[in-house]
Amino acid sequence: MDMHDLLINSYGDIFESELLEEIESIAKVVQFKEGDVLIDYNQYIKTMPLLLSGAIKVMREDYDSGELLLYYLERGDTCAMSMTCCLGEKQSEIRAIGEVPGEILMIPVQKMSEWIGKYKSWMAFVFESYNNRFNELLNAVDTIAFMDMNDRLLNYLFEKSKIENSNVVYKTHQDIAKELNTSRVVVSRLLKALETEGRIKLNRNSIEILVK
Amino acid sequence: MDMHDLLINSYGDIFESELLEEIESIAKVVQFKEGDVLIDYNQYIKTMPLLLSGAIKVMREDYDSGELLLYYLERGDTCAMSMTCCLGEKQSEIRAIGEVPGEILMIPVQKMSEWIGKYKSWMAFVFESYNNRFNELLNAVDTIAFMDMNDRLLNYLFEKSKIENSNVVYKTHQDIAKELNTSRVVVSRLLKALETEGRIKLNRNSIEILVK
DNA sequence: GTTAGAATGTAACAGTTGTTACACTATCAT
DNA sequence: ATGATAGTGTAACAACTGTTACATTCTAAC
Repeated sequence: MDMHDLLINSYGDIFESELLEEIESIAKVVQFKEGDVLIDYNQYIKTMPLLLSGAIKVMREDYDSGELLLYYLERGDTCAMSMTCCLGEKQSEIRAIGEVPGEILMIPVQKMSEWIGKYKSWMAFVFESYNNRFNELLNAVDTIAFMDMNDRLLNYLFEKSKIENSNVVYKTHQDIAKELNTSRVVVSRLLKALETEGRIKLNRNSIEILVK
Repeated sequence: MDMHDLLINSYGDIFESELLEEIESIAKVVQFKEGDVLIDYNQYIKTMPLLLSGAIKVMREDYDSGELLLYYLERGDTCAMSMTCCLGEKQSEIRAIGEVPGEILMIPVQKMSEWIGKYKSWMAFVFESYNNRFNELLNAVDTIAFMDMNDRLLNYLFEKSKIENSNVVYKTHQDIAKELNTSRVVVSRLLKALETEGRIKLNRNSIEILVK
């Protein structure tokens, strides 16, 4: 699929045609792979990314060691931190890493703010995005504050399954432990119990979800 | 202090004078006490509050029972949820409760969005607010994800001390337990240990912070 | 003063999560 | 085939948090 089709596909319904044309003439398409670090802590960001395909995971890091998955970005999403950084002169508080390979559109800072005054649909999109990210952060809070590790693990598997669009999750126990900020042994223990209950099937490097 | 002075005090530096005049002619001042529920879950919000004085705590509730303090709003702050609700037709995901008595300016929805196109300073304020709330939520995530209960408790005491501008925190163990989503016994136990270490002094209905 | 209720102190125990240690298996490069 | 490495299984234990139960103290209302 070329850029035009991807753009129409993800943003055709929400942006007016002049804006779509302007985006197409200005934005650069960047491909990313799994594991690519798209934004890192303390980084200044000069372009705003619009996700065309694939998925990006947004992580938060502790001051010394821990790390935690906050949420995934998917087609049609953008990163709240980028908007913030573009509008102010702020450093990123999060890390964004490719999870499912895909493509992003990079919008230069000046355009980002210029369009807010120029296109109603762009302004609405920016606010809508802030709102969505805010609510996703609230969800992350709910998860870590109110769920035990078993439910967080299940929740993780379901979320990951959703963005992969598959019942098989290709992750090692160690990977999962890192994203949930726990230890590998704990993950293995809980997964094994879930397998015994018949809810999942464990394989080397992958987990199949049997019952949702 | 009358409304004019309060307004100049908190927002005089960031808003242009025409906007300040317009706010003064349109906004209503509302006094709130400790415990007043200013915004509740699932509520539709039709006015945007600007905090002139006092402090407001923002809480998140679990589907069944738990509750958790996310952050405090202080002078010059506004509520991200209100902005969201005003711009879209969304319901509140949080509860806002008066913590330190004070006053808020209520801005009608229409003005809120009208001003975004009309005043650069207002737009900047709205984005800045979104950004601040987002970062405060990230802080809340850090706290619950990476700190143990003892550090969360200390952190709570310091934050509360800050908004009260006093080393004495007037809260019962039960109050604190509720805001940290834990149990009273746990709070009492940890507080007693902190007292033994000489970091705080316990009294009925209040806690004095000795060492920060 | 008596009494009811709220706030606090504390013990004992249960459940969850984190840590250490080690065994075993699969995979890959040589 | 051999060895190295990564991934997984599991036990034993430690640490932290949550629960139940009950005693004590303080305060306000009568």
